[in-house]
Amino acid sequence: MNERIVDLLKKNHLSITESRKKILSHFLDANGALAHADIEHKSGTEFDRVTIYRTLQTFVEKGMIHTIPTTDNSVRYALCKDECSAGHHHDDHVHFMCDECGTTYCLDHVIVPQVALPEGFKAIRNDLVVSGICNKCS
Amino acid sequence: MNERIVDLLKKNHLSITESRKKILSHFLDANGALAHADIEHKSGTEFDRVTIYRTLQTFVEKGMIHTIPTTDNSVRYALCKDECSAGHHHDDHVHFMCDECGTTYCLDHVIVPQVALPEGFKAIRNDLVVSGICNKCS
DNA sequence: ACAACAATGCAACACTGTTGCAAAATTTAT
DNA sequence: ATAAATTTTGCAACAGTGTTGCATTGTTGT
Repeated sequence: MNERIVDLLKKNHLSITESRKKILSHFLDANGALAHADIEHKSGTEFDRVTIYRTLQTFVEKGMIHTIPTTDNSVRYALCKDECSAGHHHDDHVHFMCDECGTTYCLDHVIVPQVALPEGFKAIRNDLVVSGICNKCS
Repeated sequence: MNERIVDLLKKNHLSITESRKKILSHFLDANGALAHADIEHKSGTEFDRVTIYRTLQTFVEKGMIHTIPTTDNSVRYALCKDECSAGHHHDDHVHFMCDECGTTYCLDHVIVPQVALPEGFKAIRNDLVVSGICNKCS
């Protein structure tokens, strides 16, 4: 497990530090997406708030995680699957937010259908956020 | 114009106040979605920040405006078209964010195709956020 | 015009996110 | 293995965002 984490960091030319290993492991453990606050709670006082912010920023820049659009004002992050991190990043994402438990799932294998836009609009990225009841709450 | 605003407020059983009329007119004037900060800048020091927050909250509760999910952490609001405010609110929204000018458009007439979800997931609401270049920037 | 009610402004607060800089840890080269 | 170079971290300070309680003001219905 620790192997995989170190490999991921090395692959992205990042120094191997305690905070990065721990934060990355939180993402691997979580079945859903995480907000900054979630990581802060999971980590306790182990790391500074700023470190978490900077680590998340770094991970996003390296394409290891991505942000998820939400209807409320919370910013959530989810691990990118291999297709993302391999540079061959696809620009379509489907996410599912459970109204009951609040968990956010990253549905990588669901395909976003292209929609017809008005004249002059050029689509580059499609983010579909589906809300409802997840498989654990139904 | 003022007629229409007063009617809208009356229809939703809200008191007719200066702040509500002004904020509502900002939405009618704007071709795109507005963030709280936009309204604050447009209004200057005319109203208190808190009043704007509470007014937006009220409008959302009454179904006059709706929030738009964004990839960054900004919360934006857009006017609901007649279908929304008439109570017969449809739960699918398509929004377009221009990477160039940042304007957010509410594309009410674009239909969101239903996607196939994994077993046990029940979709209630679909929010599609398309990013790219808008008709003014292309 | 008046009473009942609703909305506003103010102050205070908690949370979120960013920046600069010195100290500590990691990596690279010797 | 050790030292230099680089990167990352923690701290402090700050700006922005959003919420709540309460007294004051404005709006509504009679």
